[in-house]
Amino acid sequence: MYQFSKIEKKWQQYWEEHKTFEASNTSDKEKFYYLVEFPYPSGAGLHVGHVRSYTALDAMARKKRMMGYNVLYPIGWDAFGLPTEQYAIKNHIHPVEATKTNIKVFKKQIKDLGISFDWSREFATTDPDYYKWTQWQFLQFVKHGMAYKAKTEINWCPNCKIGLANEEAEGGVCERCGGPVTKKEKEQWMLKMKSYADKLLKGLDDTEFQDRIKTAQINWIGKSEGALVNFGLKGLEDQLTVFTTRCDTLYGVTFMVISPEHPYIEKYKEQLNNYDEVVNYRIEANKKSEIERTDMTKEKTGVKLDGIVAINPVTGKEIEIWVSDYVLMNYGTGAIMAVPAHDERDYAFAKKFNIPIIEVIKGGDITKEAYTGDGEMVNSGVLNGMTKKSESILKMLDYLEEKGIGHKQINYRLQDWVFSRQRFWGEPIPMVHCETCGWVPVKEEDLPVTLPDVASYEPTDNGESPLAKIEDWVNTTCPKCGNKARRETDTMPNWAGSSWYYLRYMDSKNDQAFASTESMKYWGMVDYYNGGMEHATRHLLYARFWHRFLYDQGLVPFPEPFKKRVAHGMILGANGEKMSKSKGNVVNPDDMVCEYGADALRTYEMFIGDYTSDAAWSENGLKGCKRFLDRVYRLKDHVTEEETYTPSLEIIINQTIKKVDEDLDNMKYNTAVSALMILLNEFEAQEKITKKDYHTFLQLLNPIAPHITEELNELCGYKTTISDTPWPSYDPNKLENNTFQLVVQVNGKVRGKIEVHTNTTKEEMEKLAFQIENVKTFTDGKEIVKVITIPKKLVNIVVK
RNA sequence: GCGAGUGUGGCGAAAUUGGCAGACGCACUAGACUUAGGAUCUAGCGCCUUAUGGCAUGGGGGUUCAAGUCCCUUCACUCGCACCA
Repeated sequence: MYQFSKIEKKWQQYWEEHKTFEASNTSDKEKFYYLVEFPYPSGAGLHVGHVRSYTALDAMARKKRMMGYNVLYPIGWDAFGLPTEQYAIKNHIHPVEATKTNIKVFKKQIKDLGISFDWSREFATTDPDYYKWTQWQFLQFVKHGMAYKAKTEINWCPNCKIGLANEEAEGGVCERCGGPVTKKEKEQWMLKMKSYADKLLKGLDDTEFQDRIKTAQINWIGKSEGALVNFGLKGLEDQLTVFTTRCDTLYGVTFMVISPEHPYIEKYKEQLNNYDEVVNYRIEANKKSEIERTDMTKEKTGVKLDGIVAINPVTGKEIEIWVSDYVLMNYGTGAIMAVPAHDERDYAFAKKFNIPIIEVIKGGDITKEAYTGDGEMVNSGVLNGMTKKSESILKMLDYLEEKGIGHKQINYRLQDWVFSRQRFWGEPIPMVHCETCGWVPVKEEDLPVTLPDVASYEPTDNGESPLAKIEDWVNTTCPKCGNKARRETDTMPNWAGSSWYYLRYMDSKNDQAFASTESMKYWGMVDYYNGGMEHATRHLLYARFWHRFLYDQGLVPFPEPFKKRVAHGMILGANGEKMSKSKGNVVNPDDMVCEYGADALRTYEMFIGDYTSDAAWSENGLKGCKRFLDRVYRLKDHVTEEETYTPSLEIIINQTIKKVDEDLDNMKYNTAVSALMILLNEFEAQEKITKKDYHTFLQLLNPIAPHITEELNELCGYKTTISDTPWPSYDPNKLENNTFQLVVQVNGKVRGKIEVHTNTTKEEMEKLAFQIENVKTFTDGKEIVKVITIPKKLVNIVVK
């Protein structure tokens, strides 16, 4: 047993005093930028999951520094957010205070772990010095026509009369009162993210994200190639345009469906004989929760438009138009052409409402189900006889363009970014509304627009932000004409501050710009960005979009922010379930540090299993790692003063250097720890080991367990700390013993093993193999069919 | 439904990419040292068998001298998206 708490404090203090981990912006060393998602400083304190990812990148960062790199490994706080606001409302504490307290706790917890963060660059998104630049960047979006106001729906609790964040409306139920959540229309700021869909898609080529993350992004962007087709409306000048990926089935269109929110319902109110019925249907659809509306198992519903009829542009036949909530207003054109014979949803709808079904592709049985595969085209005019979907689509596209009925179109699932939140604890949106000038941006020199310092931030009862009630703050003058005006009272979403924080770390004290061009040029892309899988789409896409926009304005010198993105697995409770207070399976890292020490906790979390997979907590496993460190400590009494490797240990030491070196680079921490355990076992089998043996071991273990290794290094009399020594290198000529174990198989089964010299020839190996007694018993009297010999490995004798 | 992934001892997991399955650790068993031990050390530990040996990587089939690894098929679970036209 060693006094880990004293030792750990000592070294943490040493690093702080010596500024060991502060990165320089003017180094001529090669740079490397490691980034972990900055935490939200909640009242719950640090999670053991944080320990896992922070330690993982810490180990890489410490190693890279020893390898001579100038490493940036920063930390900060993503501190705006709902929980703090709710806590503040409940306890009448200003969120600024609550945030300060929480950060203090987090900071201490992280420092206790000995993570090599560069604390000199620390900031919080809630610092006015920081959000000044978030606001400034928002103004750039406004300036370049990338921000606009539009009516969109928010989650609304009719009972509490407040707007709800998605997190407060999970499962379509209000978190406060438990009542059903509905939708309410509200004017909100939007960022034109959709216009960046293609850039975001192509930009992925410049990154090295894990495949599962790339795929998630590609799916989220949801590029789909198809066609816009115009359907005439009988007796009207107008047309109804649809988006389809299957224009080859156009001859099979027997009806059309528009979304309940489609503008034509209002536009052709006069023509509709059943307008009231249609509007009622829309109201009912809006009442439904998200869950209900998107439940695929539910039966299709809909109302036929009475009075408006469409014309199939290729057949000239009249077809019905229906309204149904299975068509979404925010995708495509909000209207579809329905081909019941070859689309499952249209089929279900046609069956329910007895609409004709026309087969245009052979291969299925349209009395039973929609057929979506390839087949011979029938009833399809110009396409008849064709058999391949892809070819008929191309032919139809030509035909449509020729006739002027439609054209090729690419569609994205990605939507514009709803940028307003009806919340107090967020960055104020720096816009002012003036009766005469409309929406006017706050002048850049007047930033930041700070949050008012008041003690009450109860939500309003009409869906507006609590800021709307603070008259002193809301009332201002128009930056353009000087007349009376009102501030925007909505705030930015949490995603805003986290969209560019990695740039701020490069130059966090700059008060002239969000970061200097020189510093951004020096640090460049984040080399390694670690975060949870839950952020693989939204946060990662928002940040990429934000960054790409800044790049397009010449404000940052490189187009993609992150080179590599890796996602850690979750640490689950001992029962294999997600840790939660209600399940009572939460492990507090403080308790573990207190009982076993930071080094043991760090080692255990690295050893727990594959870094990218989830792993269940086991305190016994942690104890095992503590034992490992205790043994490392006790080994110091068996160390001689010799400055060379013990000859018999040279091979295994070189092997271990190689293994740990490669494993740390590839985030295979569990096998790196295991390799060190194997080496320790080998050391313990010796009477004595040399100082050099021990020192190399300590260096290899240092990135994972930095405190104990520095302490032992010092106890051994070394004047230089491990963090200041170069990372050990291995001798490639000393990775192999001069003997190996020859495995002898008969018909693929192991029948004998012998230790032989590595320069044994193939012939000698075979000769030796046949001499083994047990091999003889399996080969005697049998016909030798063939012998397979793999040099330095095995001999397999095939007999009959 | 679509997409991604996982499946190996009692448990967490390894396996140089087709070459000894289960490294390393936990738990467990026996022993040693102890007044004592939740300390430490030694030995054992996939299943069946007294052993030579046989059987084992979710199930079934295939390729191969040789398969956890490659191919086909099937089952189970996890995650993401989800009426996206």
